[in-house]
Amino acid sequence: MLDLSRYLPYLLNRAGAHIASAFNRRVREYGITLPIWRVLAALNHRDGQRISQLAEMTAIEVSTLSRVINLMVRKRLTGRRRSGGDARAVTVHLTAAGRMLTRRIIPVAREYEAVALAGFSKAEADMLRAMLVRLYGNMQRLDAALEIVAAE
Amino acid sequence: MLDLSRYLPYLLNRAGAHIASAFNRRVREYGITLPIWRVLAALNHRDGQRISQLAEMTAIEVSTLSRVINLMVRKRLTGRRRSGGDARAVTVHLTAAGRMLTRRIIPVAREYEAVALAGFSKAEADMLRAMLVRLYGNMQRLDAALEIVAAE
DNA sequence: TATTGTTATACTCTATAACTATA
DNA sequence: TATAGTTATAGAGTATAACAATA
Repeated sequence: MLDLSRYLPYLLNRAGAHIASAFNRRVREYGITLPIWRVLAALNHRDGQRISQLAEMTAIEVSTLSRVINLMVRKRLTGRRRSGGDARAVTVHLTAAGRMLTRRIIPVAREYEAVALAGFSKAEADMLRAMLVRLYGNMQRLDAALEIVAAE
Repeated sequence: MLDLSRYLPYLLNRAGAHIASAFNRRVREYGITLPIWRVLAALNHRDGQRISQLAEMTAIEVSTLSRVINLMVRKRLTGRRRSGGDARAVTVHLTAAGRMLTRRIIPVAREYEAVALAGFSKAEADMLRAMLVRLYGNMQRLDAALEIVAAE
């Protein structure tokens, strides 16, 4: 019928959920939650992103993200600025405190990645990364196709 | 600092969250949610599992799962039975309606897996599955190690 | 008119703990 | 005492839609 032990969405969810909940428990020690860490990591990657870009990167809904950012602003981790080009858009920026906290957590994040990849060769780990990127691209193309159908 | 485009937990979350939310929208057409589908798929794999086993398989918290099962019982998709050996334990079973609904959704689930794996060779897809299983095993070993530390 | 982001609402999930029944 | 599961509660997240400001 459906062999769950070979069903990719199942395997993906199980692995992802376990690493996420383990890391969520860990970042609590730094006074933040996993969604906040995701925003910090996204801004560390590229500062000054717009809400819609951050939502895409962190896989957090725009309306949820807007309130996560509120919380982060109250914690003095980020600030909002009106974007130059489009006055509707807002860009989000790390504060000095936000950058410092991110730097403290990065080594912990690397630890968890190392635990997850224990026993993997470098080539295997790279192949896994590349396949997850391709898989994401496939799902984005599906989203785009469904949007066209919905618009009809 | 931290190269997000090569950071495994990020890639895993992004791919998993996108396929999950796409499939969640789809199963709504069948009057159920993604957590309910996960329980159906787990019971289709092996019927009569205990709550704790289902929680592990579906990555849903036990207390949340207990209420998901309540909902499924009200929808006549599953039933509860007292387990023979241990009278504390409860086993969950698909009803005929639950089995029928699962059978209807399985082809749709396969479709989504096929979309996610578009462009992958069979060997690549199998390698991805195997690596996700290993990754999950690594995280389970971490959980076990942390429990020992917590007990001390 | 369409888009960007914020806010409101109801619902769902999580985390924690209290509770019942059994071991 | 410990374990399996249920229920209660508060805090977050999701989904949807209404809204303000701007394009």
